[in-house]
Amino acid sequence: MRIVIKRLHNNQINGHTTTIYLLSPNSYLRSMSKKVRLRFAPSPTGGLHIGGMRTVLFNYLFAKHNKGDFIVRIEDTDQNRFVEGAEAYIFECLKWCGLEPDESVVHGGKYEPYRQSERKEMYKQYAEQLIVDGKAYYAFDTTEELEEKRKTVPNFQYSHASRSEMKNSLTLSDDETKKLLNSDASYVIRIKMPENETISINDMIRGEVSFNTSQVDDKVLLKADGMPTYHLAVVVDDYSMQITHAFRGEEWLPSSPVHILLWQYLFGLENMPQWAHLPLILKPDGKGKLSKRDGDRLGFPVFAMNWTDPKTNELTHGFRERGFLPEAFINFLALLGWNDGTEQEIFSLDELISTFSIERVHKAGAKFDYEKAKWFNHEWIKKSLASWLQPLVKEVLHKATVFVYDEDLLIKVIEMVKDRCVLFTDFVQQSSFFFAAPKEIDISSVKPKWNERKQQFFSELMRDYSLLETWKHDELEKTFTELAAATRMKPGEFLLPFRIMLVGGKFGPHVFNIAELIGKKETINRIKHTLQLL
RNA sequence: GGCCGGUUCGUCUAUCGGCUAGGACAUCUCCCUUUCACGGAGGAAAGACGGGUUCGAUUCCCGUACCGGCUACCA
Repeated sequence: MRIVIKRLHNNQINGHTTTIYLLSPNSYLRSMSKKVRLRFAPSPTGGLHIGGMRTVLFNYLFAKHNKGDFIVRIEDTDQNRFVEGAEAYIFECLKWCGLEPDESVVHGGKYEPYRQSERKEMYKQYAEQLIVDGKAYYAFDTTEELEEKRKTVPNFQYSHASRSEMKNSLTLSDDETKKLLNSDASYVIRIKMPENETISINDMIRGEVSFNTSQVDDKVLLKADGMPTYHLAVVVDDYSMQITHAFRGEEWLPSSPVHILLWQYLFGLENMPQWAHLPLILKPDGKGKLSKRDGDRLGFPVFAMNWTDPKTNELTHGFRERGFLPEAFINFLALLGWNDGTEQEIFSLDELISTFSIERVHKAGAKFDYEKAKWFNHEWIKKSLASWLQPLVKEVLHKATVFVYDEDLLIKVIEMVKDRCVLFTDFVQQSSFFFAAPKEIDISSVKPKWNERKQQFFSELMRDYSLLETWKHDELEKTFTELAAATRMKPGEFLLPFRIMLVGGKFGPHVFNIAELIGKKETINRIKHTLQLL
């Protein structure tokens, strides 16, 4: 496959070369004929927040829409930031959301290994190749020296402007360099950024974005510990894993000229994936990108699932434990910055796969809106079949120590209460009383207006109910209203106390429906019990 | 500070030169409902600012403002 790289102009301006490279539209089309492969590349430094999850989602949707592969590669090149359990947590989140990778550390694949720490050797070769080609150099400056520089020189950058006064293979003689390399002095390999060239990236979301290479510093490619930095590792791995489209957060845009240059030097621009820089998810209140601290501060989850930092023991809340359905979570995330152009808002994963297109991703960052997230969850609970919800509700009730002894009853209950449940955890309050008499009864909402006549009404009600042969809600209501009519008080005067007796508080579905489901014996028992408290 | 990106109701967004600027969440009013919801009807609410281009700009171009990102041997 050959891809035309258009050299737009290459002229001498003040002695400097200005070159603009742009992939032509044809090359874009041609690259589409390859098998589409996308990768999500998290670093295992902690929990996965919704920004990361959305990046996963968009990667996954684009890959599946194009019948391609979705790969998860672990970017663990910073050994100082490694966090125990983070990697397993990431895969657990993906599993919960139903976004299973085709290839990864746990799924295997023909491009193994999928952990960068295990590919350490290959990066070094490429870094050294760059030195041979004059595109990179060894730098021997110590961390302390660099810190000192930054302190004394305002806005210090290790770049074309300053590299000649630093300690590196460009300023040292070959002999000195060799001597240092052979000694135990530590060194890094830095890219030698060209001067005053224009590099353009054709972003699938933003269109053409240009950078002047003079503004970009000589990024470290290979660290003193022999590990590559992100910059070298992405390029090498995206090439060796045959990645065709690379989606990542917008925060990577400024370093993209480094990546493009590396592609040009190492593997050829014609093999470079198509880039898409996704907009960021912002704090709901003020400024900046959403961080895990905002969740605690504002009272909503920020991670997909609960995450406890093994070092600090600090818990960050997750959507799963808060009572979100993965379908709703995914749906919400997808619509944060993307829409299909119609007014449809509720999408299943399959629908998202078939309608997703990266061009329709909004350019601007989006503020996180927890109210809207809850609305999606509510919609999903409402539209779901009771039988499908059943195991999940059972689990949530079980956690609240409510024992479900009758599966058929549970189905009926779910059908009756699901419209009132925004979060999954709402099922506890809305349905516990079907399975056990309420532990606490809100007497205070009844007591102030309680009187002899009411006392008598409920005694008579127990008598009438016990005589009923059919135990159906309409029958129960009829008996109730007829008895109430005889008292010459409004039926409503008795309705609230009745509800309190059956459910313990001012919530739940229609009272007579509740009475029907819990049965004659239990209904009478609960009336009797509450009467004793009054 | 420098570089890059962004800017439509409070929030998420539609609009790819013709707009009485549409939808959703939230909010408000009413109906349904003697709890709370669901449901139904309606209301209020937006093109940052200034210049161009054009018969006509929310839409295209430039500038300003504001917001955000990056500026590590972190990703």
